[in-house]
Order: sequence, then C-alpha cells, then structure tokens
Amino acid sequence: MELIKTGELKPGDSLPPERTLAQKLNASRATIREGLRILEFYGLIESRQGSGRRVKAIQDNERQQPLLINPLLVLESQVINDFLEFRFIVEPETTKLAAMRRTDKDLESMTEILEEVRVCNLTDEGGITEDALFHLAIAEATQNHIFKDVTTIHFSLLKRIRRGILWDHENRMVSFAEHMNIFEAIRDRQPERAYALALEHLRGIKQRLASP
Amino acid sequence: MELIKTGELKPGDSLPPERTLAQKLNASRATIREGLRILEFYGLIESRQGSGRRVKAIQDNERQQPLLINPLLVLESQVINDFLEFRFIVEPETTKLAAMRRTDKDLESMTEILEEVRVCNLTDEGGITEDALFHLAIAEATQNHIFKDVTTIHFSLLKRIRRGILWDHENRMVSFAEHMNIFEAIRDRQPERAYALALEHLRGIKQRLASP
DNA sequence: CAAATAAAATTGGATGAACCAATTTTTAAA
DNA sequence: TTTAAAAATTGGTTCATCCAATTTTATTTG
Repeated sequence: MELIKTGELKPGDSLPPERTLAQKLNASRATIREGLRILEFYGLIESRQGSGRRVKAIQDNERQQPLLINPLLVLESQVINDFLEFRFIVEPETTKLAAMRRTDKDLESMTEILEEVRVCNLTDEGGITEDALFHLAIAEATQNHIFKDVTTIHFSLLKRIRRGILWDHENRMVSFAEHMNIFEAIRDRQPERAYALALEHLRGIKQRLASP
Repeated sequence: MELIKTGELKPGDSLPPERTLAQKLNASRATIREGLRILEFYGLIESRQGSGRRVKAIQDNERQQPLLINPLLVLESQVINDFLEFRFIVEPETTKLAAMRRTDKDLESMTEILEEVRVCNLTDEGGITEDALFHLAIAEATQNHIFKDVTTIHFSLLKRIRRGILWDHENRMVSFAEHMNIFEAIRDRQPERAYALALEHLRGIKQRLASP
C-alpha cells in the first residue's frame, strides 16, 4: 500500500508472485495471500490466475468503492478541498435548521461537548474528537436523520483531516470562540444568525487551511 | 458483511470460530481466514487470539453507513420528508457545480442514461435505476468526490422510495421533461439556470409526493 | 464453601507440502 | 514463418501440523 501510495508502484505494474513475496518478506504464502486479498478488496490491485497481480488504474479503483473506505484518497489535498466545498453548502443550512428545531436536550449535549473542548484547550491536548462531536450535535438538532447520518459518515474524515493540519493554540481558541457564537445563536433560536456564523466559521477554516 | 449490514449480527456478537465456519461454508481455514481478514480491515469485526472474533461496536466503526444499515428506517414517511429536505439543500448546488465543471465525457454518459430512461418510458416499465443514475451522473460532473459519494449512498434510498410512491405514466413524462431541461442547462454551461431548474424539479417532486 | 491455582480445551496465528486451474512461455513440428 | 504441443509459471485451494493467547474446567488449598 505504501509503495502504491508513493507512486513507486504505478498502475499496470506487476507485483512479485506470491511465492517470491513469501520468501522475500519471510512469511508463508497463506499470510502473504491474506494481505494481498485485502489490497484487492480495497480496489488497489487485481489478480488473474496464471498471470499474476497488477496495480489497478486509479480511475478504476475510484469507481469501485466510496471515498470513505479508500485509505489512499483521503490524504490527497484535493479531497480536503472537496470536503470543504461540500461543507460550505451543507453546514450553514444545517446550522440554520438546528437553530429552528433544537430541543433543550440538544442544548444540553452541546453544552457538555463545548465544556470538554474548553478543558482540552487549556492543555492544548486532544479536542479533535470533541470538536467533531459538536458538529454532530448540531446535525442531530436538525431532527433530520439524513443530516445526522451524513455528518456521522464524514466524521471520521474530518478527524483525519484535523490531524493533518496545523492545530495550534491560536487555531484552537479562534475555533472555540466561533463555536461558542454558533451555539448561542442556536440556543437563542436565531436561524439567520446561525447560518451567517456557520458560513463565517467555514471561511475562517478555509483561510487557515490556505495560509500555511 | 451482509449479516452485519442487515443487523442480524449486532455489535458485540461473536462470530463462529474459523474451524466451524470452514466446515459450514465448505471451505478450508486458509480461505475463510482471507475473508475474515478483509472484514477486519474494513473495521467490521475484531479478532482476539484465543478468544475469537466479534462484530465491532458501532462507535468504533468509523466506516459504517447508517442509512444503508437500517432498512426499516427507510419505510417511515418521516425519512422521505427528511430526504427531500436534504435534497433541497444539496441538489441545486450540485447541479450548479455540474454546469460549471462538466466534461464532454460527463455529457456522453448523461445522454446515454437519458436515452435509456426514454426507452423505459415508452413501455412504462423500469426506469427507476436509470433515473437515479442520471442524478449520479450529475454528481459525478461536479468533479467532487464527496458529492459523488453522498449521492451514491443516498440514491439507493431514492430507489427504494421510488418503488413505494405512485410512479405512473404522467409522473414519468413530467420527470423526464424536467431532467431533459436540466441536462440542457448543464450542457450549455448555464449554472444559474441549472440551479433554478433543479429547484423547480424538487418542488414538483414535493407536490407529487403530497398530492395522493 | 470459596478462592486460588493448575490443567485442559478452545481459538486465532502461522507454516509447509501438495494439488488444481488458468495463463504464459518455451519448444517442437509443420 | 506459422502453428501446435509441452513445459513452466502463477494464482486458488486444501490439509495437516504446530504455536500462542485466551477461556473453560478441574483441582487444590485455606
């Protein structure tokens, strides 16, 4: 997988036969096969009896499986931009709906999550999961299953991206302040203000992604 | 994988031991192990030597796709409304982006799909899958992985919903005409017109859902 | 009787030999 | 040179066997 990701193995290239790999990697054929089978199901290689294994063309394995289970595509910067573009469209509307429909219970869980984020920020540690949880809580407050599920699905993607970008003290504080503002707008049932603040939050993220 | 998706195997449930599976499925342990290893790398099960294999807890499983796993949820009318609400927000923007970025290849596949729909409409048979494929082609034309994936996931839902509502000759013809207009807007690179037509299309769907 | 300990059974992890089936390469024949 | 047959290569599968971690059972001990 590493060799394919770095481009040392390019689409169309042949892999060494099982028996050779087993000898070189000092493992049995069965063990090698378990690994190769995983690569095959990830859509990275294809296998033909009698012929051997080859690295699949990228456009082929893109079609095969959704992005969420393709470990290679997630790290590409294009995907980060795609994800941001998607958020720009969905997130403000989500926040607006949350401000219109949130229950008291929704407010409670948001409060809990924000408190955890605040504690994490004191020590500059963790907070990535909690931060994503806040967005999930907003989606839940829309009372719409679809928004909730879409956010859940992209949850892991968000976490992985967050690990990749600079997430220093200043970023933390700015992000937390913006989240607090969004929370207050939802609490006070101000849909339009919530919409605007979510949009502003995303613009900030976009800028912070572009700056370094 | 199917048993886990349908919920027959729930998080925490134990899987039969390798040797038992091998006997029941009439395959060798090595073959069974290749399959189990794939499930493990998909994050669906976890394996502990001496203890056995268990279905992973939902919160541990970042790759799950909730809506697809809960087939019961789909039949509730609330979900149909939720889905429509989501489409109102995402689909016009998706169509707009498609009109801005579509390639000639995108146009080709849209043409093919629309032709298939037209043929289906002549006999009033099928056309549900083809219809969903048109929306998928639009998402693909955005050149954004996320839109494509979200559409892929949700249009298995749409297909199921379509089977449930009245899908008579008149509905077919109206829907097809609207799709043709949207296609032309994308073909002629008219983003705003594409946006407006997609919105109009959704309003029509909403009305047709409400009328009976 | 209850708890601690030891033994046995269970289960995943891994290996090597053997055979089959599809494909490719080599060799021999036309 | 072309064609056909044979051999070698390579993935697909099975089996028997062993190891290591865990769980279960039996035994001992206080």
